[in-house]
Amino acid sequence: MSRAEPVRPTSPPLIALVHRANKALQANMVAQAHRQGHPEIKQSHNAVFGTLHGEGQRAVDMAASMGITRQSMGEIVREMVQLDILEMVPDPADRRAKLVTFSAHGLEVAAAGFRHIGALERRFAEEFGAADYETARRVLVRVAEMLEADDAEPHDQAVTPGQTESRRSSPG
Amino acid sequence: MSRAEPVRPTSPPLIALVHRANKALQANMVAQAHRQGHPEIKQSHNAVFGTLHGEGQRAVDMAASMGITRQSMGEIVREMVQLDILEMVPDPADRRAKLVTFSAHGLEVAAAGFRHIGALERRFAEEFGAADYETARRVLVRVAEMLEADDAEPHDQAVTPGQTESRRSSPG
DNA sequence: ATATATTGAAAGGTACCCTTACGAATGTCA
DNA sequence: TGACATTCGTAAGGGTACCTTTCAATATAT
Repeated sequence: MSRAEPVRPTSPPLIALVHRANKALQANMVAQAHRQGHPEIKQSHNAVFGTLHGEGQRAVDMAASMGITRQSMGEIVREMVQLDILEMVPDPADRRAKLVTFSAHGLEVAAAGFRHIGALERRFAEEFGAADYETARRVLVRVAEMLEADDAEPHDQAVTPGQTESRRSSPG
Repeated sequence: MSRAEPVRPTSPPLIALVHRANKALQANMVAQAHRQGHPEIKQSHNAVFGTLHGEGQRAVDMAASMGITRQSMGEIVREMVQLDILEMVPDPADRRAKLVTFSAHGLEVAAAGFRHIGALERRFAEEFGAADYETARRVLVRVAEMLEADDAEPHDQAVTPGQTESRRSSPG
């Protein structure tokens, strides 16, 4: 009876589903950009497309909004400047800072990307029904929020009463 | 009218939600293993925990089932053998192959991980209701399937009629 | 004025996964 | 039975997407 199989969940765990969907979505976005005549687009560029808008932002703010370091965002931005997707101009209000904006070409790339995203979202809403699709979106957001909160204060989360999973915080 | 802002989706695109949830889930799994006394566990080990079961499997099959190359899976397996989580024995039926199994210690690590996953899944089902949680899971699976199919035959997917997104396949 | 904080940038490291290549064992078919 | 291609694990090297550490320039607080 030693060497018994660990209790494996019967259905694939959420992490597997999310991981696979994430991989597929990332690959799809990059592939679409390539097909539309922008073969220089990489996955990391999504960190910019996902946050840049309006009259120009500083790399440090873009980084914060995407949850990566400002150094990483800075590197991505510099690469995209080389590719004529972004432009950087000195911030008149702060001579340390530079404002990042789309170039004319970058605007086209972004517009194509957003059009693709819009089409995808419509396809999904059609496939699942608007209500179910919205439910899935809500679950994803909430799951991330819950786990990020766990991370911030790592007590004994994910434990329902009666289920023993590493009792640590009993007697203080 | 040039330099107009590209049409940005009003709500965060699905890819952003999935990406964030994936990041949070991966981090949570690794952090939990560390908290439970297994600080050697890395994110990449999930590729093994996600597929290994029963009397032993070959690395090539594990790789296929997780969607990575056999070389990558082989490297992960070898590392986990060093860590006394896995064992490799020659396959009696095929002398090229080796069968991967959990070691005694690895069984404990896996069991703890599965317990954590079980607790997580229960927590989610409770938070969202079983029906909504199941809906979300179904959407994730189907999204991955749809996009993987697109990838396999990259015509003009994700385009609803009337929406222009790179017409390519009109008149041959 | 001077200490401290913030910005972009440079340099180097790490994690994860890939491609290419190869030897050993196997299947296949003339 | 003997070529031949295929499949197994493995080795070696590369690429991508981040990270940490550090720095100079600039800004802000005291």
